[in-house]
Amino acid sequence: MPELPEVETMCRGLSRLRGAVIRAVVFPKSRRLRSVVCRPAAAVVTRSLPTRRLETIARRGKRLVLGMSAASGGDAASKDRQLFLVIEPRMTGLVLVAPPPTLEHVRMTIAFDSMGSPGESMGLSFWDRRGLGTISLVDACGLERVSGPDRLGPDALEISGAVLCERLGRSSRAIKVALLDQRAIAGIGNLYASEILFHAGIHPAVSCRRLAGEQWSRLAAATREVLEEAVAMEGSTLGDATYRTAENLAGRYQQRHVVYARKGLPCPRCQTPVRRIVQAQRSTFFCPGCQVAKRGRRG
DNA sequence: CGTTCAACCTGGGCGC
DNA sequence: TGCGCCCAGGTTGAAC
Repeated sequence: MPELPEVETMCRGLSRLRGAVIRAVVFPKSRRLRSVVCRPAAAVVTRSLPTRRLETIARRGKRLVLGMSAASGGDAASKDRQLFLVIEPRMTGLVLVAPPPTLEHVRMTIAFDSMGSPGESMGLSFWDRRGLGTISLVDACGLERVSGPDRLGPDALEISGAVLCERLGRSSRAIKVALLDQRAIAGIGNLYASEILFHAGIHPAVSCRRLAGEQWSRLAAATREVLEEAVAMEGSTLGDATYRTAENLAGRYQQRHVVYARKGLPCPRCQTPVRRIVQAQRSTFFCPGCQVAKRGRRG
């Protein structure tokens, strides 16, 4: 379930590839290949990327964006244009420099010319058990269209209380549901939404409209603190999830989880059993003792 | 404006 | 032991 911390960790794990030149791109032949949503067709990616240099490795929300140099020759349509490979891991996608967990679910591999160290082969693979992940190849205009400010709000790592309030404060939606809206704020998913609301002491079902100014500040602070800590611990690898770092290591932030997937277990702060509710068809976990519904403007 | 549901997928866990 | 069902949740898009 890669959310902001997991994708940020993948992003950092690819840094050794910066500056490398692409030798080949392969989409392994498989009946399952078509489940990779790839715009344009895989053949175009295979043809357009070799000889380009990987110049930038960045994250936008939960997406990884690999910036490729303009081609010196080759395909006329893409010549002299920078291209961006946008990878959305969604539920089970992994971006790896280490060998993938199985060959079966490898959706794409990129081989790079080795830089300086001839013994070492350099490669990147996109592995995705469930095949919900997507790969797109776009130019700078396309990148703004698919991942620009119209599609993704400001990054959750840099959110302020004022911006949160401005973007969500007039909504009647439950705050937990609103936090998952990538057009409002980019990067928060189902797992971190529950954890963030716990740390902010806000009940997940409270309407955005009922949150007071000081609560938006606390929410923004909790968002930054939880996500920064999760990035520092390389994301969350739960028992039922497949997330791994680019080096195929488990994350460690699950050790800090207070409420997520902990229904019935005592809150470490007040010992009240954690509750699970369903909002917008997704599980929400919270502590009924620490996260009080009746607060805000009319306390 | 909002919610609800289906679709895309695999595999772990559970009840029978 | 094994079959069928539910569930996990990121995103899109349609229906209401």
